[in-house]
Amino acid sequence: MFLKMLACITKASNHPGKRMAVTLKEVAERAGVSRSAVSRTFTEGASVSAKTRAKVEKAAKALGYSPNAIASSLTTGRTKLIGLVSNNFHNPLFLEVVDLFTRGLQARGLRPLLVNLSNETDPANSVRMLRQYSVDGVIVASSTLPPSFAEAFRDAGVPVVHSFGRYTTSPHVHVVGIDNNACGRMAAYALIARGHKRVAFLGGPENATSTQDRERGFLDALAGHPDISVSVSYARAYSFDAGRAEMTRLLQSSHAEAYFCGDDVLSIGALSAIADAGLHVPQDIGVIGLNDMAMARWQNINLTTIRQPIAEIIEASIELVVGTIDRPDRHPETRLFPCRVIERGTLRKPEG
Amino acid sequence: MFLKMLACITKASNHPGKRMAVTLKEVAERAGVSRSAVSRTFTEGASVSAKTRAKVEKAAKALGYSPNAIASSLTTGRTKLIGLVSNNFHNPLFLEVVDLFTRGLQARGLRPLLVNLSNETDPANSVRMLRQYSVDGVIVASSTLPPSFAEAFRDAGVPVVHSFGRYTTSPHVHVVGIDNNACGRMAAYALIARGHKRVAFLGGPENATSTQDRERGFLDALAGHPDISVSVSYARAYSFDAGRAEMTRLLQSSHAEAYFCGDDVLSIGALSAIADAGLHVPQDIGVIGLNDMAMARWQNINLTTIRQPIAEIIEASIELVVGTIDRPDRHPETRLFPCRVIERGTLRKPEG
DNA sequence: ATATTTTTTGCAACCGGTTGCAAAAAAAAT
DNA sequence: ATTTTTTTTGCAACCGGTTGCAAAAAATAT
Repeated sequence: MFLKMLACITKASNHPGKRMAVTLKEVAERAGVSRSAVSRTFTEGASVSAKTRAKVEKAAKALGYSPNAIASSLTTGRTKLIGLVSNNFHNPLFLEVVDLFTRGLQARGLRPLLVNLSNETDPANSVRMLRQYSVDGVIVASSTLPPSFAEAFRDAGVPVVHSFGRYTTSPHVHVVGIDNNACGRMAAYALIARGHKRVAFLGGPENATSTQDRERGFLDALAGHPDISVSVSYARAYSFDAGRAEMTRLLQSSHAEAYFCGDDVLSIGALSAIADAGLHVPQDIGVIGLNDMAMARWQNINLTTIRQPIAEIIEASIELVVGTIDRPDRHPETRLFPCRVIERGTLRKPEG
Repeated sequence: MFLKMLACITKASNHPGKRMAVTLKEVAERAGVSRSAVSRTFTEGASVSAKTRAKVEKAAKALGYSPNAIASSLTTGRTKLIGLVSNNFHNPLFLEVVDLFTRGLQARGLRPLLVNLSNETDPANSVRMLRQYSVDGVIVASSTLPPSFAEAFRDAGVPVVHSFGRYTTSPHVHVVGIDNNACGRMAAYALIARGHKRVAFLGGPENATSTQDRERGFLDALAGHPDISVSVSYARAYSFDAGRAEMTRLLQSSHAEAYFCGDDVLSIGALSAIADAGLHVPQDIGVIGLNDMAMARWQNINLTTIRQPIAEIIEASIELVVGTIDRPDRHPETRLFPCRVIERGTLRKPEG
């Protein structure tokens, strides 16, 4: 009895090393049943008697069998693969995003197939590639790509959601994110509340939708305050270096009292320029960022910023993409999550 | 003529939206050739006459066909999928790692299937999952997991390389990374050269192989210097908070003159604790990190650190994994890349 | 022109699974 | 014990491709 168990274990642990890929057929033969029976044993909710299931499971265990997801996808039409497409691989926030996406997808039995766009903005290659792999759905995670990028997937018949994307009134694809416009306004109000009279927007790249929208909102909110002067400039990327470079440039002429920066990493670059110029934050210059990435609360940074609820955004994105897989004709939806100012040390206290 | 073109375009652009997945068969029928002919047209180096190739390509274009990689993998035995497994999703360095891996793999026509281990240390689930997807190979990117983790893949017959893994004299899997031991010694020499007499290692988690090895090297190098006192402590993770917490604790008693921190992010946490204690770097305390992640050279951090050449490590890892896919019996190799000290502002100049 | 060699082509089997269907077995009803 | 109903089972076709093989076609040699 003990010997038998031992033999069994030995055999089992030998097998995988030697022989690649145990197949359904081998299990069927060993268990003395049809291939269908084996298939059914491993298919949720299929009809198998307890007796055959036992035989099959025993044989499968002995052989170290686990069903080939690729092969089964051929008939079921589901690969459980989700394309995760982004061009954001240099922003620390994106690491948090990847972490949450992978965990969220895994929790639902889905696998992320990662696509790094680098600087590519044409969706054609990604679409072709992800269709070749028959992904069940695609998540485009980018605050810079235009809606047309995600739409290319929809046009190819692939369920898609654009996370961190631009809100449009008549969306053609699901969009989950924040109202960048509203965030711009929120930043403006924050600066107004602090009595700043010369404020500025230090944006990301001018062609990033998020920068465009945040600027719009910022300016709109300030339009009703003619006593406040506003200026606008752009960093060449959402990056530390770009933020630092732009702020360094700004400090050479007469600068504003407070800056709304396009995002956190830009803010941190700006802060470093400010420190190097011998100015103090928030006394001499105020800075408010956007994102609230993990690093923003590091004590040596301590950035006042607008929090974007990325965990919720990502949850909703996943939910929406799986929803669309189940019902491909589902109407495109826009889900925007509210943001809020996180008070830290780079903006002085509101007046009064 | 123009009308014909137009009609053609319209048809083509209509198709993808409506109908999922154009198949080989449909192309074959439209082109009036056998399915084999179509298959061969899309297979590198297969025998097709110019005439049929033209017919097939025309039909394929019209239908918007592109071959199904999943289906073909069934017969070719190659999915071109590479599992990228890690537990490192909170270290900013890892974003750079993911960026380089995805780009490197994509450049070779391979697709990264990302697996986030979170805190899981048992390889069983990852192995099963990645085998179900028939990945061609696996890259385990972790400086904390033991060799046995990657070995589980090899035991399952999956080509694997452990990037950033521990060096062993008789490796059972490919290991690419750095000599952590040597790095520990390098750090020690750097501190010795600066004339520090009380030095310390502020490690990462005690069970991380990288921390164990760096400590070993550090202590070994200092063993020959009885005039220098050494102490050792551990942060509970490779994270800002952990580094800060541990340094805060250390500063409560009499602290060392210079610290070799387990990695950069730990160093940054430590630096923030030092700053908050009103001490100055490098005058009052010196810090040297390890990794040289992008952030280390930010001017507001300006960390003296030991550079780990991650681009080379990743290139080599990819090369090794594809090499093993081609020759599965390839002997396990260890490739260690040299590191070097990057002088910045957190360690005073060497003496003399 | 015919014979020989080379290239191209389609047939059919296969990769590793799933699934509709009808027959067989088991369970429930009579 | 027989009939009816329900469950389980295997057959065979299929998913979307690839590939060995032999026949057909084209190219080259005689």
